[in-house]
Amino acid sequence: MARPRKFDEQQVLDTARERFWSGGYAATRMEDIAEATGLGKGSLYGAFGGKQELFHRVFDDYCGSVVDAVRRQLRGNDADAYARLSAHVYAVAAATAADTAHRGCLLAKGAAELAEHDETVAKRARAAIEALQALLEGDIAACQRNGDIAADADPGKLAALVLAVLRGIEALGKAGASEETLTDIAWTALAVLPRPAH
Amino acid sequence: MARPRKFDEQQVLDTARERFWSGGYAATRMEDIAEATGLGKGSLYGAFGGKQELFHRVFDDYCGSVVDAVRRQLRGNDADAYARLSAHVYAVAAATAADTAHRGCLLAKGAAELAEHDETVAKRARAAIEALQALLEGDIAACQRNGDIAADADPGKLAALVLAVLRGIEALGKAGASEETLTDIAWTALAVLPRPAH
DNA sequence: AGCGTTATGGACGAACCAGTCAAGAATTAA
DNA sequence: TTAATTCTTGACTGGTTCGTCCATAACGCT
Repeated sequence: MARPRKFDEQQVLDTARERFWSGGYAATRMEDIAEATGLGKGSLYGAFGGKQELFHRVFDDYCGSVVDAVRRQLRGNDADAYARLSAHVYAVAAATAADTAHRGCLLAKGAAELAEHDETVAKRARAAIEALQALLEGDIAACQRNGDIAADADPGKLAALVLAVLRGIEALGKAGASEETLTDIAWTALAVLPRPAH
Repeated sequence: MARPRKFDEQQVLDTARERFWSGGYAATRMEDIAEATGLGKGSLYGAFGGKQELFHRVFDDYCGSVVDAVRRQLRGNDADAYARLSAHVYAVAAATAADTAHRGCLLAKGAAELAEHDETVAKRARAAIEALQALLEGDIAACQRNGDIAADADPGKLAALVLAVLRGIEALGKAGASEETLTDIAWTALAVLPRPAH
């Protein structure tokens, strides 16, 4: 009944994510995104409303995909829970070190730039962080059931600590820490987790 | 021999720091700073060159003051080294929780926004991080000499871990974590540091 | 006091950018 | 084929912002 869209919405969101991620919110121009996607500005505004709304979509999308990725990495049976946790911590360190552009994580970058003045971004970031902590807590509890982590430790508190270490690894990576430093942090963090009294 | 300045340079830098800290680099206008300091734009440009140079001055200043503050907090004899470390970690958690505006740390915020595209900022951030790690390492080594931390642990690696936790606390605070969560992280981080075999 | 030098402050210029709009294009229903 | 509807394109607008310029002010030296 009407002219169909020529572009794929998700693809535009992905391209916009790249731009916002590289340049930050304020420094990215709508025209950059229009050029990068091949769309005219009218289509962009017609489909997404405006710069702020587009960023909200991108940010929401990104947070969801990060949480989903971690959920996949940490899902499994109790026997492998510690291996999954360990692999995840090392993976974050490796990914951060591999990010030579030091873009860090859009979740952190977006929150740093906008959370103070944009309640929507702040809420979404908070929700994502809470989801990540819950995932870590679930895996740590599984480690405890399997005897890999001391049963008398509070899994919630350990999860919060691990989450802080992971976010810290990203922050240090953005500040230019070496890959060796980052993997050392990952190794040390895993090493200090309380083991069951053998 | 010539007309003297009517303003105090350091005071202008402090005011500019406030502005950049609240709004970020891109979102802060030179005119904001001019109004906030009472200076005309001509004086501002005459004294500091331009927006980027002004930010570099502010950022350099801020990094220096952060490192100095930590240096003061961690300086002392071996007997109190653990108390100082503990107080420092709790202080960061408390300060982050008290920062209800979620501005976080200008070091992190500036690095997040600009490090990727501004080598000067990236270098300064790296230097500050390294200085912080060295300070922590010195204090942890003192703890070891005093028997508060296991002597066989690598003080450099523990320092890197603590630094990651501290940066992580700030990142989580910016994302909206509660004061309880942050102090829990501080407590847990101190609790998992390896103690000497009694 | 007169002069050279530097600071001041606000008006101005030029570029930039978010968002709008109107004319035309593509599609389906009838 | 025609009408109705939605999409596309890119020029345009209005506001904003960095940085400059210049007439004037304040100071020290001679």
